[in-house]
Amino acid sequence: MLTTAFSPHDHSHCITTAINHAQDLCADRSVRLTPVRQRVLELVWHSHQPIGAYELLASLAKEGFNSAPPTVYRALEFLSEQGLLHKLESINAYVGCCNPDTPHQGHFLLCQACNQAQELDSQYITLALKHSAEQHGFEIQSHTIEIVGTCQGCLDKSKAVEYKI
Amino acid sequence: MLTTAFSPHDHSHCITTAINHAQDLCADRSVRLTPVRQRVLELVWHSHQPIGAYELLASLAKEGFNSAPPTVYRALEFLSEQGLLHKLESINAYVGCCNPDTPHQGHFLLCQACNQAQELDSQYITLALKHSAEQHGFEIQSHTIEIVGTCQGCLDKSKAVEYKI
DNA sequence: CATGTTATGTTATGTTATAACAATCGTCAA
DNA sequence: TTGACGATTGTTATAACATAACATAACATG
Repeated sequence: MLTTAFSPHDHSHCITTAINHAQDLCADRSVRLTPVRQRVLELVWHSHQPIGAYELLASLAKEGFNSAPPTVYRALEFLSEQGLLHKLESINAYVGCCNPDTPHQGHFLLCQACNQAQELDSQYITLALKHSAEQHGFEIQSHTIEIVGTCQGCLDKSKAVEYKI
Repeated sequence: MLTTAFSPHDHSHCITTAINHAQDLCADRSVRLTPVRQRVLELVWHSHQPIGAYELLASLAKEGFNSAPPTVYRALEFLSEQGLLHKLESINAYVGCCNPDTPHQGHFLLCQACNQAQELDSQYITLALKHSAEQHGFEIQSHTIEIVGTCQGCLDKSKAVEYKI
């Protein structure tokens, strides 16, 4: 079994790492990780679940940031362009990306029980997509791969309940 | 090369077939393909591109149907439950399903040039998803697989233009 | 320090989708 | 054949998600 977002872990460490990483990466690329942008990234990482734009906006408002929609959408756009987060199209929510150095679009496992998301970057899936596209003479530019279901931890919990009955 | 939505074809034939099929299928299942529901399905099929709920609503309004959003969303929900259409999450639009008999969620190729969609049901992709999910002890319930790019026909056209320069 | 560029503020609106409750239609048994 | 029930549709309102357009401010750099 691999380590995933679904497994228990020290999430504050994830956040710190992600933010430091983002700072370095933005410095390298000479783009500005401004206060709003950094704060949005922190909030996205701080949430254990994919988070929506308006929820982010509410948090920003509480903290004294400007709270009109364009503020958060601009930050999300910037972070997305820099590969620092991904949008989950099927639920209109955003998650931090663990591997922003190499541009990519991930494949996601979404648990409907705990509402957490795990990013994958499966070569099997990538190859299968390529293969299917080639069969149709189709040239791939981007993709949305979101798998909804139940994660290991939630399956274990529901089994535990079952046995106690 | 396979035959696809992208290839030229007699689309009115597609529509007729799809509607007849839907009528039979609803009769078999003892569910009601009411006038609005059938009209929405026809409109979805009539469009050569995935179509949005509010565009459907505008067409219904012109034809004297009730034109409040719940009308079209209810019809879409019904048709979706019966497997007669699919929603494309990444563009909030709907397409008819060619194979509504066996419940499934398709894999889609979306051409950004001609805005057409082609449904696939690739065993490669299905197996790759299963494999990745298993690696994480994840139980799949549903998925969203949408591949954006350029279809064969549009690639050919752009190449033709290139050569003429 | 002026000037262009990038980022943010602000107002308004567009787009997609659902909640909640009332009215109507279809069906089928008494 | 009617009345009772569930399914469907009508209606009003609003929630949830996202962008247009233009004004202002911050910044970097020649």
